[in-house]
Amino acid sequence: MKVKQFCDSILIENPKVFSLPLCLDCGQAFRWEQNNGIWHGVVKNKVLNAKEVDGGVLFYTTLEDYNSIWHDYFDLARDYEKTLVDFKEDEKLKQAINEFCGIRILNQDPWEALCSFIISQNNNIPRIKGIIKRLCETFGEPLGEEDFAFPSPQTIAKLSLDDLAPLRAGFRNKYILDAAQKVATGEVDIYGLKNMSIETARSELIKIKGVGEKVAECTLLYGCGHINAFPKDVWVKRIMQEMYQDGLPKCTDGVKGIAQQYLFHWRRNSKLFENEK
DNA sequence: AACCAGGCGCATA
DNA sequence: TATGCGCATGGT
Repeated sequence: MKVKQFCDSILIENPKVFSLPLCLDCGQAFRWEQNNGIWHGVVKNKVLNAKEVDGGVLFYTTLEDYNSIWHDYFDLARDYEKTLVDFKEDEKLKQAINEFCGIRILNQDPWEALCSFIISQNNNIPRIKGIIKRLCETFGEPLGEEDFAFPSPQTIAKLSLDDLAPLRAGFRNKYILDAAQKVATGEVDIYGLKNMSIETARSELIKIKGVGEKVAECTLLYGCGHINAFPKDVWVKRIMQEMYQDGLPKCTDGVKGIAQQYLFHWRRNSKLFENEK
């Protein structure tokens, strides 16, 4: 991945597998917004503006922040080109990749991923985004302008159900509180999950009320670097039933999370399935 | 106006 | 182990 530094920005030169809209609006992160081609978002206490230009992807940031945050966040050290070549042995994955090449798995903050996917349960994406936006605006640290950090587990842990009511998250409020409390006390070592086996990390996460198999897998995949985690929501279950009755093909071994994201996005957005809505 | 949404906890068998 | 139901809210 070649990088060029300018006075106010960093250019990722002609990446083969990196699309901002696909990465930032494929249902893995909920806080990015696009205006006039500029993608705007907040990660850890840093704001980023980025856009696609002739010659690559431009990040308006310093080399220092690129190296310490954005390179990792966008998973730029991983060779997706090679993985996708392997995936194309499978006819269905090949179609998904041909239509939506450019998705990468984001390395989000584990607490934000946990909290976001607790909110996601039995919910739809537009409403998930709204709840998370209100959560950040109400309880997150202001970062100037219109930006807010994602509120820390310590901050949420001090709140009551009544405090959370304005989020309009419904029955999920009690789950958000339980998660914040278990993380804040250290009962669940959220920042340690990255270095645990995926099995151990799963068993840690499901100690939290409102965290079952699906939310745990999402947290592991999007927040803990466990690239083989495989969340099965209604769309992925649909695909598995329709196309993979005998399980995923061997070419996805070790990186099932990437396969999951391509299949999920394909099944939801491809014209091939539009008659099924 | 129903049906559904990136599910989960709980009761029951 | 395996179903089935209720849950808060609002998008489509």
